[in-house]
Amino acid sequence: MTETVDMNSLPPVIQKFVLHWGEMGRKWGISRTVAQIHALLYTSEKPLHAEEICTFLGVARSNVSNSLKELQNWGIVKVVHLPGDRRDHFESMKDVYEMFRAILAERKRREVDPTLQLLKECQKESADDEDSTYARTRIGDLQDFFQLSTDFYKKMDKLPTKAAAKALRTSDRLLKALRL
Amino acid sequence: MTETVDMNSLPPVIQKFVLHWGEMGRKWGISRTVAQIHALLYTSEKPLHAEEICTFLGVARSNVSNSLKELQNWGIVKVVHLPGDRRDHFESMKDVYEMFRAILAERKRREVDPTLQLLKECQKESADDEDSTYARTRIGDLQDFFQLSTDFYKKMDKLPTKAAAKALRTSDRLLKALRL
DNA sequence: CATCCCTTTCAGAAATGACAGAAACTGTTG
DNA sequence: CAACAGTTTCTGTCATTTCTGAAAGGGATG
Repeated sequence: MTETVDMNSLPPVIQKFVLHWGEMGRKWGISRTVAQIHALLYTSEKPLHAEEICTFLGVARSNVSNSLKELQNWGIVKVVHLPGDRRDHFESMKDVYEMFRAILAERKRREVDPTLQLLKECQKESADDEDSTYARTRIGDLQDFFQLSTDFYKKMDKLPTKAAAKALRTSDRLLKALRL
Repeated sequence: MTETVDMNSLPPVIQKFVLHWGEMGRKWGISRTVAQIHALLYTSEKPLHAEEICTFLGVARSNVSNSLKELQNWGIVKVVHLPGDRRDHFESMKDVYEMFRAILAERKRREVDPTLQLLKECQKESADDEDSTYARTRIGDLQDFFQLSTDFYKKMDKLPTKAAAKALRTSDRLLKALRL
């Protein structure tokens, strides 16, 4: 590491937030650097290039490159080109609802969908095994739950963000619907 | 490991499910063993004692002990005592909705609450730092989102499971509420 | 109150995942 | 097409987490 600048060149709030977000991400199975870069971009008014991110966070160039790619896979970071600068600049999505929606979508794709498929397989393959009648029931319940969540997610996904956000804000309406 | 029995003594469905659940847990920041034990107990008709779990999964006794404690912290596994047997037996919650609700509650407590607190701190501490005006706005948005989620969660939590489950099942009603 | 059975704690070992640095690659510009 | 700026891939190293095995702890029973 031959860094010239480090995180201390950032305002204290951002430092604090970036650090926490890193640890947070970790607990949800996201690498620290990925989460930190996201936090940095999210709180940055202008897009940053990879080198800047390196010096701010004090991590290797390659690490930044891979993490940025991951964030792009999540769909919450985009490449931007600034006039007169050949370097890629990166910018985070800023709308919190859109952001969480994107994350949800990707987690669903990566984790829920494969699980649902596996549960279905389990059901099929054990169909005539009498030793696993109980287990099959339990797995069926789980499958129903995941299927329901998926269906619900799909419908939700079609809702415009603004509407969903508003609904969440005035969640009493939603709860009225839930009461019956 | 001087195990006498192993996972092969379980029906294939359960093996498959336990293995997948383990990997799944992992991606969500839960240790493989913890998730596997949960899967095992969830699909088991009768409560199991620690030794049984050891042999089924082929892991160390202490690992099982710690993992069981963790599952109890999550509130999804309970100790049961069988007449004529001094050993603790363990049983998973079986209702899928209740289970996910419990997990949600614990994740909120462990991760959302501390984050919300940190975001508030960030806001306070940077109140008169002009360099971080933009960041403060972003962090404010995030705080609003987390606060909303928390409020919504609290209300939801009061709903009886059955009602929530039914509402989810007939989610069209819910979506109607969301449309406005 | 000594024994037995079971559980938990703890310190070190093993596995895993994250990361650095170098090398390879890509595309742009004079 | 050579030089260059920037990005990505790859391999080995390091940090962290998970797990093991041994030892200590707890509490019921004769």
